[in-house]
Amino acid sequence: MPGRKKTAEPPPPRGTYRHGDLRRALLDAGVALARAAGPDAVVLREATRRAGVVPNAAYRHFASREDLFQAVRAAALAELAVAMEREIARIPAGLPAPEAARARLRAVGQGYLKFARAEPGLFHTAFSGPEEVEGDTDPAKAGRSGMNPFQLLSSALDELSACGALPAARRPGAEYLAWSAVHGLALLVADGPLRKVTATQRNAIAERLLDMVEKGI
Amino acid sequence: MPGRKKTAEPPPPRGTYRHGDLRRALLDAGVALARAAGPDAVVLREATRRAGVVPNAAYRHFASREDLFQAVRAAALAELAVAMEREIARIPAGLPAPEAARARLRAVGQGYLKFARAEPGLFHTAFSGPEEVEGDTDPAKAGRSGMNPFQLLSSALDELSACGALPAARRPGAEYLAWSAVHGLALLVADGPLRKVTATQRNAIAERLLDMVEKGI
DNA sequence: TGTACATCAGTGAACGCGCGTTCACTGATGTAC
DNA sequence: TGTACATCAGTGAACGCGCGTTCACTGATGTAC
Repeated sequence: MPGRKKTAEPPPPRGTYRHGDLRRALLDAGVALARAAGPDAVVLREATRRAGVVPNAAYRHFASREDLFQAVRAAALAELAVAMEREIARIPAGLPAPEAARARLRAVGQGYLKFARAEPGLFHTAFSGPEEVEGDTDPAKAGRSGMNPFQLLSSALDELSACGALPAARRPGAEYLAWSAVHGLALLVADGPLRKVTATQRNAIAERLLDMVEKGI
Repeated sequence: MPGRKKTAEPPPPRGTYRHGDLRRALLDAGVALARAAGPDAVVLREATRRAGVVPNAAYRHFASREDLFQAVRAAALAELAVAMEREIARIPAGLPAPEAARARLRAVGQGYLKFARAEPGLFHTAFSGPEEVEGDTDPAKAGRSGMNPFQLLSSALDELSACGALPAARRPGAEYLAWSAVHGLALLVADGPLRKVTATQRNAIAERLLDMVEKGI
């Protein structure tokens, strides 16, 4: 039977005619949809339903479903950045420079992998459609540091290069090597053949992959 | 203006009441749709339109749209396998065993990357939805060698390990390291931020990534 | 070789669905006097 | 402090769209006698 309904709880009846912060409510609903079922689940009508509002009310706050979707996508990227920053924050202080830089690169990768595993729907949403991450400084896509995921990676590599742990000749383009490896594993682990492996095995392979990147970059 | 039509040429009028090989025609149409616009473009009604047949005629040959889709996906995997085999076939004969094994692993990776770049729609179709590639021996997903993409990778690693170029202790799970790196780059190059880089730059980064895998596996 | 009949591939018409989006509206708010 | 009015957030009703899928059918084929 197709078209089975989700029937989340009926929207909380609103006493006021004005909503208060409908834009926020729609965005939150969109994020919740993406979290639960990925980018295709970000459906304008469903977001309005969850906000307890008539479908076309969304057009006071978003120009189109695409506009809402891009806002959701930015939020997903920001959550990813925060997950990466969280791992960085766990690095013990006072490490010698090269160790600190290496630890930071690994933390960036671990944050990425953990996020993909914990939030596959948001992870796919963050990377759905063509990217233009490189020169994008939109703060809506950034973490608490003000950097987006790509910038966090770049700055980890800069640090590695600054302290001599990464030869200068190898620095340009190194983003793409590290990103490729980690992104690939993230997909295998989020949705792919590695999605039901135990946490121990997952950690082991993550460490091994990060070793490969560290050695081979 | 949403809902703009594609209007490919009107379906070739069929003289006969029977189609001849409708299953084949629907599958081919489905593959063409996937090739042009990825997995979501595999639409049952559009496939019947292209085959010059009424929509419900598809149900004589496929149980559902999902059934058709899985057949398309298998075809995409088979095309990928063929692309990988094509690269393997280019390896000069008579190389010493370890060089041959290394060349084979690189060829597997290059075939994968070239296919992702040349056929992004089919590439995404091949890997859409949860995979169970590991023990899958469905010949519809295999290339001319009878191996599917995962098996081609595995056998390249076996060879590498057999000739001593890959320590036995590192052999288990090595698939996932190599696959991650190559799959990640394939996505960056097919659709992602690297999609409009020159062929030269693309080759350079591919070689560099394969170096990383070879060294770090 | 010729005819009756079962098989089953493709037809015709119709469903219900949920989607994004448009239109003219109504009713609460906050500002100008 | 009190009232008229402009603003604009949310409403109500409706569109057209394309989709997957179901039903009872028709007409070509190939087999049994």
